[in-house]
Amino acid sequence: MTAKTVTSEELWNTHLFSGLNQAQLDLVIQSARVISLAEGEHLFEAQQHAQHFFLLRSGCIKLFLLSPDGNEKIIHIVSPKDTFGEAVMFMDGQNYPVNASALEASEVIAFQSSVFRKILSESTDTCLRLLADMSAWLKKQLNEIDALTLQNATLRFINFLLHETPRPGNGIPEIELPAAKNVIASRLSIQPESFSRILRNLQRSGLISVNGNIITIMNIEGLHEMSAGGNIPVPPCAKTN
Amino acid sequence: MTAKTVTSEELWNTHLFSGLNQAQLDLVIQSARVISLAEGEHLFEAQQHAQHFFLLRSGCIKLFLLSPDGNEKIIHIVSPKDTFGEAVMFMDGQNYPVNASALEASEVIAFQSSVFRKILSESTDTCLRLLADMSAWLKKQLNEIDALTLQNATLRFINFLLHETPRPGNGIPEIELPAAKNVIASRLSIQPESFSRILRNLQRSGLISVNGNIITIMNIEGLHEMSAGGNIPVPPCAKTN
DNA sequence: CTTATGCCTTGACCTGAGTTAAGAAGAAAC
DNA sequence: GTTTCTTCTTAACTCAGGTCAAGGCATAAG
Repeated sequence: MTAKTVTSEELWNTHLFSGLNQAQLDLVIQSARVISLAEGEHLFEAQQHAQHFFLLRSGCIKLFLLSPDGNEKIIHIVSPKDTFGEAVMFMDGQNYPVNASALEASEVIAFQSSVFRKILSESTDTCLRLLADMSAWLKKQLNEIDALTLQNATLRFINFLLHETPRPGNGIPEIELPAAKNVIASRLSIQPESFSRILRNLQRSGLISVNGNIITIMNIEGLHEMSAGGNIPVPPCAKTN
Repeated sequence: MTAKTVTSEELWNTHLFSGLNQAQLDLVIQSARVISLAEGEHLFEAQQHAQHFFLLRSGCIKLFLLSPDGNEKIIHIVSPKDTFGEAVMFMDGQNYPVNASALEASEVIAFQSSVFRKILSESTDTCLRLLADMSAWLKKQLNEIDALTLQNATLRFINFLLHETPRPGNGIPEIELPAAKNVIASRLSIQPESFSRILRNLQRSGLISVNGNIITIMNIEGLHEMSAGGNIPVPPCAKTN
């Protein structure tokens, strides 16, 4: 599955490409290149000229911002089958606005933006697809801003949890954190120490149960209540200080 | 200038429409409707079904989020000639993700999204234009997240100031705040009280001078330094507590 | 086994910015 | 003019969450 060549089927299954005809797909494939990344390796850096966009085939990539003093904020954790960097194609100056590096050994497919841009001007369908794509991104970013400005750290984590919870269906839902805790923390704009405390508090108030990277939802109604109403119940024996 | 009809020229001058032919433009104009808003009046609310997008003809509109407990965060202050709500056309469910209301008496032109979507599928040019548009928005949102997570309140304001500063050219630059101070504060995710303190501190350290809504840049290098390096000079007689 | 390494947790402390409350200073209404 | 709003400022206090420092605990390496 980790071949060095890119197949048509692989791209058909990707939302962004599913409106292309065979000829267009061939062009895309011709311009594609498979890149293997070791854990921690950089794919691209912010302000670098953006000539490619990417499809993650396997592994895990983080997109992040850096402050001048080295502080890092993870914008997005890319999962396999996700594309990223498409939006940059149309930006002024076409520089990546974020950094990308591998959280674990990963394989990405890099596509030439220029080739795809040409195809776009021939395929309204794909154009509209990309518009929908970017629209969704835009909305996600708005939610992020909402979370950052109108919610506290605990609430951000709860919303994250509820978002990750699989079905509202049968049994007690369990969630495996998609990355190391300090990575999740950065994604949520929380310090690792604070994140740890939040987990402890939610556990003490009986809402969740934490076991390594597995979080068990003990009281999903309670979480929903907090998410909606916002009144945070005081943990039974909190305030350790 | 505040006619109840919409003219071709008016739309030609709008980036989003400038790629349309006369027939397409006519369709757009047919679907257009002019709306007058008094100060404080609502244009639309979040979660409302989005059937229109807008062009601000005159006045000033705020786009904002609300938390369950009534806290408000201004996402964007729309200036005349700006379009807004275009991105929503492609969102799942097509609900406005924000609220919009008039900061002062305003006149907006409302366009039927459905009509424009049809035109888009015939005009790749306009499609690409919209893509570029949304790309720019996306980048702006990223900057916003950067600002919120990696910069403190003072830094956010300084970057806002530097962004608003007209030319790096002749004389001492003066900036008139584009809205009341409490509005700017919300735009920057700062409480009015904190904003007031920030203005005082920057004034005390000789970087700016504040006179009502007019801010005079006294030391632009100093501001740039703070923006880049981040080491905030202690104001001469700060720490009033 | 022992040691090293990386990640997570805990506690003590600090601080930026929010909150509350009370004026000040214009602008608008009367 | 005086009164009434509205917006802005100031000060005192509070608190969420960041910072610093010290372990704990697991896996990997020697």
